[in-house]
Amino acid sequence: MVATPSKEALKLFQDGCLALAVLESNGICMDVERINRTIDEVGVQIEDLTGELKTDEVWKTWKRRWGDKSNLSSRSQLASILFKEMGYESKHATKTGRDKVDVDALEGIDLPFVQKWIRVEKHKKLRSTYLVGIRREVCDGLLHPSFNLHLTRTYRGSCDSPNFQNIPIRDPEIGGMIRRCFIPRPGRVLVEVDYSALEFRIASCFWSDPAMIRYASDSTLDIHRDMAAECYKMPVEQVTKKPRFYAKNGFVFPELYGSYYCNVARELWNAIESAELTTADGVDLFKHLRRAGISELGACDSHDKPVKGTFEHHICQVEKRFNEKFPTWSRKKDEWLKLYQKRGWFRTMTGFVCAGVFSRNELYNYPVQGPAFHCLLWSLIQLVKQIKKRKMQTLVVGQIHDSILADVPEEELDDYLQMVKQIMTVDVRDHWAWIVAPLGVEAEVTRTNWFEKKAVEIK
DNA sequence: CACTGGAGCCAC
DNA sequence: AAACGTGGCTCCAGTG
Repeated sequence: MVATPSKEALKLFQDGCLALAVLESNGICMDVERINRTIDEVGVQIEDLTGELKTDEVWKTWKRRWGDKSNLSSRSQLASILFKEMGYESKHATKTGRDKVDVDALEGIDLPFVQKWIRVEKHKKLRSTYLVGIRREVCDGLLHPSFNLHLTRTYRGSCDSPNFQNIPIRDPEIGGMIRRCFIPRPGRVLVEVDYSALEFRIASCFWSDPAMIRYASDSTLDIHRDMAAECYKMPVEQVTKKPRFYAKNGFVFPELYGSYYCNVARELWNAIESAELTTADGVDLFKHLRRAGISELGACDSHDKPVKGTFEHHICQVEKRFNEKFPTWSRKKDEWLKLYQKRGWFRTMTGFVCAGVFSRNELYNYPVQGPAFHCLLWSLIQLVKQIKKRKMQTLVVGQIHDSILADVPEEELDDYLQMVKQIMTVDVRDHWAWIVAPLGVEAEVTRTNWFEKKAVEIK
């Protein structure tokens, strides 16, 4: 017997298609003048930096080696110059055995040429993928990305032409240049409402681990903060934003999705240097760890047992405690795997069937990632429906996995915020009994452009 | 010239 | 034994 998706699952995607079609048709208002201006400005920056690179000694070596075929954008050529001609040591290989030439590999090379090369490449990416790529899709000042529901293995959504779901934000210089081009329509504001910690909360529901649910429910508890404290051996009060960020993305999520101490330890260790992590009192975390008796990373090789006194050994212990902290999760991981191995398929809490060959890690990720998005999609459907019913002028214009972007008339702002919060945190829980953890949202508003959005309270 | 896969980088 | 997931876009390098 072939398992089939539930009626509810099918309906969610049917209604979802219609709601997303409304978003696509509405479109996002763009500052085309600014896009054009920025394309020129970044173009000049790229030319200037390229000119500087071409006066560098390294470029002479490059020309000697590659002659007329010399191409500053070629990573394989750069690799040949650095690792063959200049004798730098290549520490990482790609899966096809070539020398890695990514930011991670290049950051260790202390050459002005290389650091400038990284900067040029970042700007080229910004210009071609985002500025030029987005301008190509703008029609009468509006951008109409395609929001898909038929392409992912997890029953998440995706987006293309352009992909509105990966606009830079982490690097403020790059993010600012592109996000300032997204603007509200005249007399309106852009409103972005996103779920707080949605994936962790949905994970707690899926595994029904009481301790995990407690973390997801009590706003005074913070798993990322607590794990930062453990990983970097500091008191909770000494954990600031940055170490918390790296604990979240370098420990908690990787561990939840099947990574382990070898990789995790390396990641957390490297973050100390690259992000210049400190305690709240400003003590460098290497120094801090040394005081606590840890002065080296360790081999981080799966064949060797971690050596006592190393960071790797410490993280191995933290991992053990993490598993003990969430005993139900630890137990159910195995049961979930066994069930799949027996049947060859599984069903998400939202009624979708995942059938096929899955790795262990995919098995941990899919049942969380899909349903988390389905909370957003269900909310989006209700939102679009209610806006129409109430004859509001608000236009929902975008969706980014756990957030909704809308173009709202100033006079509808308060109503809109109330409505969206009610749907996303209350109504969705009435609809799905499996959501046993509370949900929360955060809202940001801007009257100028998407980069300038500021947090607002929802009363 | 069209097409493909790899590598890399952007987001959640 | 093995080792975090999902996407889209661009460029290069190689193929026919």
